[in-house]
Parts: sequence; C-alpha cells; structure tokens
Amino acid sequence: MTMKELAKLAGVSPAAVSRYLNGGSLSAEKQEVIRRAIEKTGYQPDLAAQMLRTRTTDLVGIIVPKLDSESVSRLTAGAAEELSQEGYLCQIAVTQNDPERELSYLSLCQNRSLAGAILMSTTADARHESFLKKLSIPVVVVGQRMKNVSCIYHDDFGAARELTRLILARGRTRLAMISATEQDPAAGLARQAGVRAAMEEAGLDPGALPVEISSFDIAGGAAAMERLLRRAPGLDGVLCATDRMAFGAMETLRSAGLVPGRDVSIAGLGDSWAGRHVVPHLTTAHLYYKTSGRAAARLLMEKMRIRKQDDPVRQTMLSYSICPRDSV
Amino acid sequence: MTMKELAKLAGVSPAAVSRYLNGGSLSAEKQEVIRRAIEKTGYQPDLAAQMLRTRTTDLVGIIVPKLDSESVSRLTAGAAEELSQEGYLCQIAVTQNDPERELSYLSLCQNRSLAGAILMSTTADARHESFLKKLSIPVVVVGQRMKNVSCIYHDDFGAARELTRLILARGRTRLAMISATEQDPAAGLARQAGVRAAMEEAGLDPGALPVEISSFDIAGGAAAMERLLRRAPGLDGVLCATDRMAFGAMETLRSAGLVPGRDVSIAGLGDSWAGRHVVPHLTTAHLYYKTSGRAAARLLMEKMRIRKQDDPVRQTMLSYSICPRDSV
DNA sequence: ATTGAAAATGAAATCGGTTTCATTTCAACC
DNA sequence: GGTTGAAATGAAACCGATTTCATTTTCAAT
Repeated sequence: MTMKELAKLAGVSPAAVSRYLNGGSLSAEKQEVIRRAIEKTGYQPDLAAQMLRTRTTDLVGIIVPKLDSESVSRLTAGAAEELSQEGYLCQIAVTQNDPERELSYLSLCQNRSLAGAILMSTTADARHESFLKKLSIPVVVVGQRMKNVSCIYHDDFGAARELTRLILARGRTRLAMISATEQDPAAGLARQAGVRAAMEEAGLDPGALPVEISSFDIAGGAAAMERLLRRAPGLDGVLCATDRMAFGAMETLRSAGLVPGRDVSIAGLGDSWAGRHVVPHLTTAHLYYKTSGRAAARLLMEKMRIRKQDDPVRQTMLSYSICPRDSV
Repeated sequence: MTMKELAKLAGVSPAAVSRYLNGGSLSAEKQEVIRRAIEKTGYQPDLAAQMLRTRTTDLVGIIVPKLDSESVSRLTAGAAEELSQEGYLCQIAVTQNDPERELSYLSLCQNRSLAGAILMSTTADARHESFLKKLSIPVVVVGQRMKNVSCIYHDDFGAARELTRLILARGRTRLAMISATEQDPAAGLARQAGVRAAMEEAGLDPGALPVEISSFDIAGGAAAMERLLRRAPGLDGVLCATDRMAFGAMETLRSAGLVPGRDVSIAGLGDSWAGRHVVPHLTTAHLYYKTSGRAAARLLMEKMRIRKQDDPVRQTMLSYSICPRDSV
C-alpha cells in the first residue's frame, strides 16, 4: 500500500495525504476522508522513501564493546528507555573491544545518516578524538573523557581512591591491584591513579604497588590474582578494577587458603548486583551506568534537536557511591 | 557525494558505477577508473536510496522484554555475534514485558522492511500465533514454543523436573515453588509442570504444591519467599523459576534464620554466573541462552536467504544441563 | 460588489540509488 | 564478408515519500 494508492482510494492527491500526515493546511472534509482511508487500509508510510526524501531518521546507533556484561546492559537499558520515550529506535553494534571497529561503526552510522550515536568507548586516544570531531552526526561518548567531544563519564579516579582509603583504614599496608588494560584511560589508568593517590596520602610508596592486568571477566580476575599471589605473597589488600575481576580474585584467594575480608581485603568497582549475594559481601562503588545511559541519551537528543549552529561540547562527570560491605 | 557526481568525476554513467558496485558486466578500464574515483572521494552509496529501490536491508530486528537481564544479554550477544558475521546489523526494541508492544514492534519491523526479526517472547497466546503467521517478514521466536511458527526454545519442563528430582532425592518432601507468571508458557507453566511431574513420580500429591508468583528479579523472589514461609511454614525445598528469584529467596530464608542448603533445599534455573559465587553455591540448570541466540540468528538468516517458496516452519528444542551444587 | 490576503490544492520535481531496455561494440564463426 | 550472439553501455524509468510552485478557493475587509 503506497501513498499514491491510498490517495486514489480516498479520492485526493498524494500531496494531500502527505499534508495530512505531516501537518499542512488541509480542509476538514479531506482530513476526514483520509483518516478513514488510513484506518481502513492500515496504511503506513514507507520508511526508506521518507528517509531518502527528508534525509532524517529516528534511528540512533549505540556502539558497545560487548553485550553480555552488566555495566553495558545497564547502560544500554537506560539509553534505550530514554530514547524510546521520544520515539527513537536503537541500532546496536558490538565491537568486541576492538577500537578499530568503534571507528568503522561510527562511520557506518554517519553513512546511513542515523540521527546520532552513543559510543561506549574502551579507549580515548588522539585518533578517536580527531575522528569524532570530523563526524557530521552528533555523538555522545560515555565512559571515557575526551577533549572537544561531548561525553558522560564516571569519577573513576575518585571511586578507586575512596575504596583504597577504605582498605587502608582497615589497617592494610601491602596493597596490590588488578587493573584493566592501560589502553583504557577510564577503567585502566584512572582507577590505577586513584589507588596510587590514596597510597600516597597514607604515606605509602605508590611506585611499589604490584599491578596485574586482567580482561573484563571472572576468569581474568582469577588468573591475575594467581599472578599477584606469586609476585607479592604477603599482600593483604587488593583493589580490582571491576566487580567481576573481584569475584574471580576471591575465588583464587579461597583456593589458596586465604579468607577474603579476613586475611585479604578486596574491593571492586561497578556495584554488580551479585556483590551483595556473594560471601563475603563485596565492597564496591556504584557507578550509575543506567543513569549515564539515560544522560547520554538525553544529551544526544538535545544535540539532535539543535543541529543549527555547531552545538557546544558538553561534558558531565557522574559521581559514585561507595558500598561498604564485608570484603574489606 | 552522490553516485551521479562520482560518475561525472570518473567520466562514466551512473549506471556503470552501479554495475561496478553490484557486479554487472563492465570493461576493465571503466572498472579501474571507477575504483580510483571511489578511492579518491571515499564515496559510499546512500542506504536510504538503496533501500527504497531494492526493498531490502541488512537490518534485523531483535525484540526483547528487557535489556538488563542476564538471559537476555546472553541471548542478544549470541545473536548479534552470529548476525554481524554475515554483515547484518541489529536493531533492538525493548517491550518492558508488554505483549502488546511485542506485536507493535513486530509490525514496525515489517513496515520498515527489515530483513527479519528475532522475537524473545514472554507469552505465546493465540493472538501472537496468528499475528506471526500473517507477518510478511521472516521471524524466529526464541524462548517460547508456538504452533506453526519457527522457534528455538528450551526444555523448561525437563530442566525443572530434573532439578526437582534432585531436591526430592535429598529427602525433601514439603516442596514449594516460586514461579513466573502463568501468562508465560515457558518460564511459567512449563517449569511448574516439571516440578509437579517430579512430585508425581515420587508419589507426592502435585496438587498440594504451594506456588507463589514472582517478577523476574531478586526483589520479587524475596517477596515471594516471604509469602511462602507464611503459607507453608514447614517447607524444606523450593524450586525457583529463575536464578535471580532464587537469590532473593535465599536472602529471605537467611533473614528468617534458615540456612539455604541445610534447612531448605533451593534451586534456580538459568545458570547465572553469580550462582557459583554465592554461598551456598546455587544448584541450577544451564539453559544455553547464548546458543539459542546463535541458533535463532542462523535459522533466521537461512529463512532470509530462501524467501522463495513459503519457507518451512522449523522448531528446535535445546536441551539443558544440570549444575548440581550446594544449595540443594 | 470588489479587493486582497490567506488557505487549499494538485502537478511535478526531487531525493540517490538500481534496473530495464534499446543500442552499440566486438569477437567468433561459417 | 556477412551473420550471430554475447558483452558493454547509457538514457530513462522507477522505488515511495516530501516539497515547491503555480493556481484556485475562500473569506473577511473595504
């Protein structure tokens, strides 16, 4: 059912139908006739044709490193919720942690003239920044801070510092860390820096901190903990860059005969829901992923509305909230 | 940069460019000229125009009840992985557990002439079935079994029965169940039926099973457990329709002074990763969500390829795998 | 009754590709 | 040399909407 057919059926011109749908001036009788014809036929305008003619869509690209991760799903849930409220649809692309793909999906979004994109980035190098600047569609980056790019990010540094303070306050002095890759400025570098800052405050040598890099999963955390135990046998406190790493690390500690929380203080970041169900309950920091998804969506929608003058770069840092539990 | 401009720049006709891109017969010199022009300009054909003319896309709709759930994210991860391998992109719609929206998103997919859709359905009533039959784009339903519709579903009945057998084998006789809504044939009805079947085998009266309905989250499980404790104070075994409900239920048990696993056997379904980290480790059944996502994607892609004759209805039941741990 | 401005209207152009169709080119074969 | 069939080619039609533009209608103001 095309618009032309519908128009013939209603005895009006296609232009009249278009005006009915998009609000041009149209007599009351014609409106009524068209309304009835649409109701009878269930006509719906063709998206491709609309897209071609108007050069706009209600599609927003969401680019994430993976789907089966709690932080990602909280973020996408928040963004999707907010976007669908204003009638936008989400197109999701998964990069499998490959920064190259982030870029290629981004240009795909532009090529397909999507209305905008939300990028959950795992890195923030110069290439990303310049690439983003050149893009013609509005983009909001979430999870990383980049210069000259609108982004929503977390206070990774502050959260890691405060968790470390907690561990130090417990009297621990032989700290270690399980970190994310240093290619990741937010989850990797900033959280490391937070730990070191807290150590420095406490008069400890931050240079002496043993750090092992882990992938973003339980197995990675477990393996990293094994390496740490070999490398720094007497350690009594571990900060893990994510909760999942912490769960893996706790497992390793237990099989090494150590009791997490009693023998070794351990904390994670992210406030995974499982944290309050494992034993000991995991001390962690809530990072407002869902909120950041929502905020990113709202910011993006604002950008999509403006469109006129070069819209301003807007950066928002979301705070965190410490969840002190039994593992520290 | 349009195709016409590109053609002029290369000194050929637009048709030649189109043939270059889509493989029509074209002399070697023209191919070379066009190749260079494209390389120089970075030209990419406009999706909307292609879509309008060819009436096809590489977009697949994925309709899910929510995003921040482990089963959903495992499923979508599997599907997205498989789909992107063949160059398809995912468009995600969230229904918030509203069956109406499942239908409306489905017709949206059709209206936008997506290549196909994967529906993770929370119900399977007659309306859904007839609606799906009438749809002109290929659809694969996952998680529910429907007549005359291609679907991938789990052996909910078998898994629930076998878990219940485990609880019975532990010597428990005063069973109860925390169930999903009975509108949900798979997670609700089939799992209930599985429990009852195991009871019957063991010579117990399945009609006497106290059942409380819970939402698909931890809080729901906790509340349902409270109701069960009031209603059947002496219970010594609980089967929960999902792991998350089980985590909530364990919490309630503990605050009632009961030790899960010792005083009350408890099991869930879904094999959430957290199951092996809570204490006691949760006995559960692995349901192959990621595999079902992959299988659904593959089946859908096959359907999209055929397209010719009315493609056959294909139904696959995925098995389960019991994870016996400490909570039973 | 007349005038002018605003509202209503449909024909036709347009968006950027793909595909048909009629024509030309070319090599191969008798 | 003439015939033939396949490959190569570009003009033009087409996909289904929106929007411009020129024209007609309507209606209030004079």
